[in-house]
Amino acid sequence: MTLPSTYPDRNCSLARTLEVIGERWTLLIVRDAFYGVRRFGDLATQLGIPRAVLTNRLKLLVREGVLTRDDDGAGTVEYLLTDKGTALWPIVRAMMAWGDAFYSPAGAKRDLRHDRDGGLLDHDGRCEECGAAAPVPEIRIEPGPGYQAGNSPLDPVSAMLTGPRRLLEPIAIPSTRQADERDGSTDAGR
Amino acid sequence: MTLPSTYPDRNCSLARTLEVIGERWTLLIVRDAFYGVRRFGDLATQLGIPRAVLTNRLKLLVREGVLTRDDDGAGTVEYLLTDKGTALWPIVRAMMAWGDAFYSPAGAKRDLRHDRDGGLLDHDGRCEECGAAAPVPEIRIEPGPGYQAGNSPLDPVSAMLTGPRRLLEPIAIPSTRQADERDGSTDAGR
DNA sequence: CACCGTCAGTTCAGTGAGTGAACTGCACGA
DNA sequence: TCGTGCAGTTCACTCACTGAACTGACGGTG
Repeated sequence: MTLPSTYPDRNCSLARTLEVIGERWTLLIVRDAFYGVRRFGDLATQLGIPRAVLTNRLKLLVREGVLTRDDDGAGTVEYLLTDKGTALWPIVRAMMAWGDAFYSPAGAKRDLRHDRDGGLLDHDGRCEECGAAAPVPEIRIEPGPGYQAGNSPLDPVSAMLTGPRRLLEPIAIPSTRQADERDGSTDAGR
Repeated sequence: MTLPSTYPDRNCSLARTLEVIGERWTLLIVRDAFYGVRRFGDLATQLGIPRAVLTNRLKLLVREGVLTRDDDGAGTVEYLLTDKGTALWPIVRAMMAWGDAFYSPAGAKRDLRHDRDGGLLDHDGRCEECGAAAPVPEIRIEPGPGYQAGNSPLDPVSAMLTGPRRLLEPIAIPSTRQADERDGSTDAGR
């Protein structure tokens, strides 16, 4: 673990948090986990991350209890966010909001909405319609005004991730094995 | 910049944010800036970070508009958070909250309070007393129930940072030059 | 049963950044 | 002129990331 192995500061929870999610790629892996990406290969191609690094990061995240590793015995493995991992959402949201505010003049690249009533979420994660703090499984993410359509043809996984969809919902690619069984089962997430 | 130079994802503000604050040490530098640490040497000793790395990180943060570099001509330089840098506070707060929740069983290592009325801040940064979202300069930070007193004698800067104090307030060490003039001047921060 | 594709994960040489300690240069003050 | 405190640089060393190729297990197919 190159970066965050040990931040010596014992009395700073920020440093402790960085030891878990502070390395390069780690937070992007977590983001993709929120987006519903669960498989090793999908993460590798999606992020463009060296597979060796991905292996290390996933091991760390599983060891820290951020992800669980489900091996179905048929050679396919699924990495799922635990409650502890889901609790990282405020961090991810805050970082997306900051990037939107200062590096996306046309507006947010992704809008977050309360799936129940379609209300936009403010910076605290509260629904503008019902006023409640939307729990993660009820959040829908979709392209916002600052989204820039790419001209290159998206691979199936990226295409899935681009359209409006709920967080934690597994991506279902028709042509692969995973579309078969686990579809309606994992609905509202953990 | 080893880590965050380029995350290729053009449509993710999270990736863009990580390019700025995703490298090792960077977020700890920002944290110390919130704590009032402003000088190169203080940051170096406080964080235990190699000076060469600190130089690079500060350059990046200044270039990105997170910090400003004030050279008083007398050889002393002050790095101050800009508005853009202050806007990172929700990220820092969220990460401290997550670390407190999962790695500090005795409770938060640092409590955040609204300096006006002493109300504790909840996870959204709202004051329990007045209900308002406390702006950064009005936040007081102090040791919380999970704080572990060290047995080693604290250096002056660490001692300053441990006690209750308002964010952005400059640290004033009596024995050094900085205590002279800029004391009452930079009160409520930027 | 050999063949093929998919999948997770490993191995390996090359490289680039972090690490730690020592050093430079500047501005005071005595 | 000497000593001190400061910001920042230099340098050799090490280690983790990078990228590509490889391994091994599983399942389907003819």
